[in-house]
Amino acid sequence: MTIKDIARESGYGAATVSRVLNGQPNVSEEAKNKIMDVVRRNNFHVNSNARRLKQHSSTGIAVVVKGSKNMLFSSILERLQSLLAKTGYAFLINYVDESADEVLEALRICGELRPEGIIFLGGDHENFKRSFGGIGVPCVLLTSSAKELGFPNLSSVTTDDAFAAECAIDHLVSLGHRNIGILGGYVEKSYPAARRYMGCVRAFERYSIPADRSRVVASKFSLTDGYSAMERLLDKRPDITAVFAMSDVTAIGAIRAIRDRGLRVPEDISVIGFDGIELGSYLTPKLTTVRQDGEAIAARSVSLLLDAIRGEGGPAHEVIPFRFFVGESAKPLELESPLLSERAD
Amino acid sequence: MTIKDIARESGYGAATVSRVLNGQPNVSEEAKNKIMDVVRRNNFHVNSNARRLKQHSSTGIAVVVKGSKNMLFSSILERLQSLLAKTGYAFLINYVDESADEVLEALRICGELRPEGIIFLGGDHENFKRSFGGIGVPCVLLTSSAKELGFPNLSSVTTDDAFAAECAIDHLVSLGHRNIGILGGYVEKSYPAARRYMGCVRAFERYSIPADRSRVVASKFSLTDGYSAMERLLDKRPDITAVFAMSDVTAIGAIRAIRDRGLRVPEDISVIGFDGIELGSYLTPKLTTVRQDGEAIAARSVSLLLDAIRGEGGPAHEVIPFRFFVGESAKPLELESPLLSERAD
DNA sequence: TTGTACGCGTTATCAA
DNA sequence: TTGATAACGCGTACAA
Repeated sequence: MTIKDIARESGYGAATVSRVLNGQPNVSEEAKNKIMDVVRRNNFHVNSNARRLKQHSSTGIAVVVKGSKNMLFSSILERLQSLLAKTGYAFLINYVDESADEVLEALRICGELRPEGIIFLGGDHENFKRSFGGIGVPCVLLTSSAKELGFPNLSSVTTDDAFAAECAIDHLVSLGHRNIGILGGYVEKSYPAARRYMGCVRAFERYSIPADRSRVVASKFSLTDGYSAMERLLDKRPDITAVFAMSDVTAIGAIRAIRDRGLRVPEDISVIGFDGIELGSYLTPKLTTVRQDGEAIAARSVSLLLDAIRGEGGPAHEVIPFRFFVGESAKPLELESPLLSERAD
Repeated sequence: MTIKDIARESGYGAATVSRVLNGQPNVSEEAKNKIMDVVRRNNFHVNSNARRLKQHSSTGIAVVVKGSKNMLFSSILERLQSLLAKTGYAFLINYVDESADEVLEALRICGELRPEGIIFLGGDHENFKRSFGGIGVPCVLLTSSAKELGFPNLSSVTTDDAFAAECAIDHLVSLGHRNIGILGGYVEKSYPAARRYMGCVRAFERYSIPADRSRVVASKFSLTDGYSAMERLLDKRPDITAVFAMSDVTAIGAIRAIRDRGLRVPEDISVIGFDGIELGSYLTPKLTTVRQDGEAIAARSVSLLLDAIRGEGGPAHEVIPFRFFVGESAKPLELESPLLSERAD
């Protein structure tokens, strides 16, 4: 069943049928009625492959998600979906491994599926520098600023990672901690990890705490990687009294590792996370964390992308405010803790 | 950039390029190498719209996810994605609200995008009965058996929900509990919820425990709904000593509610979940739960769907084995607990 | 082993 | 207001 069949059966030409189906002007009411009648009778739908082939695009927006274990990404993804559903765009999700090249993947998607725009959920600046030039459609990068990259078709929406991390360290220091471990992403590769680390260093400098790389362990953002990163940290620096984890899932993995060593959170080690996933406040202790505003990030991203697709406005780089959430997983350092003296033996 | 460009640049004809790109025989090694060289240099990808137009196939495989808060779904989804990525199918995810009609949504998707097959992650039998007849492509329903529905193009992959729930109750009873609450899905609407409830009733009957609806509270599968369901349960039946939650996220929400009432898990109230999400064993106490084998469910679903798309074999209804995971969130009932007598006052 | 040429179903252009 | 026709990029008989 094609447009030609409809044409024959309705007594009109294929072009007129096409015009009717696309709601174009210059069609008589009579033609419209007759044709729609035949269309409905045959339960006909246009072949979207042919349509897209002709129109050099699809009606879809592709989303490339880097690292699928990150619960913040899940919630942003869900929000994006519901926002885009209203616009009538199809929604093509592609997960890539945290160590994969998301821009090459996007290039493949562009070649194959011809989306009208792409949203990157996480991304590595190196990959963008290397290959983003080959992408022609409007894109938005989330959780990592693309300002310095300077591509005309790449916007970004981020949290102020450096400042947020600084707040986290401030909080720990204000509780009396100076021996602070950092569980992070890969600073050399991940922009947000680098920014968050920079914020930590800035805070350390203000308090004259040596920014000692032996207290930093890099890991992917997942429960299991958080767990093993914390194990390594405890091996390297058993003297730490507090940990800043660069994602909530990392923090949750870390808390399990701390407990499996027979230590308590927050009595022996305070933990601060980053992201502010819903789950955090269901845990005991409630996770102290930096709350990124996932809803606003999703909303602004969609707005920027749709504007760009419509050709309105150039690339923009927005920073969404965060909030520091004080839970129960970080508490004042007790200098005379019996456990501390034990461990000093 | 089309195969004609590649043909010109490599000195071969378009047909040969096409043959190389599709791994067909009757191409010289030399041609293969030269052509692939040009392809890689130009980062060329075939236009899937044109390919599919020609091959009379369509856009890919659609996935309709019912209720996005369910972490088991997230992990199955991720697994599906990576399995389907290898097959070269595009992957179209659509989330619908837990109260929406997923079959109507699928009908819309069929008309617009012409997927070759659909995977339903969760689904309501009523909706299938009402409208599934309009769907022509092969489908697989996950986590809910479609056997009784009897559609020729609808397979299903499930866990034995009734038996699994029975095991959970068995475990609680073996720990001495008889006053057991149930936090469930909507038994009238959700097939798995109904099956799990049936398993509970069956176990109750074996132990001559009255299957009392006052100890059952229905809720969606999410943290916040688990929380409020548990609150209602505690209001209605403050005498319960154990709870079986029909999903892990529900259980996690419930645990928070229990603690916010000043009670302890598992000392005052034992909790068993359902699903076996990775997170469960990172919590304290580790969640006792029924582990559904998400990986196997995803793998079998893809296999059944691809077979059906190839026209091999009729609808199948598979049951994937589960495992009961004994964590720390359910413990033996202490009859002489001081708290119990307190509450008996 | 390779190339030419046609058709897949649609939309856009132009002429009627 | 309509219809004939030429693309869109690919796969594949068929011919070479």
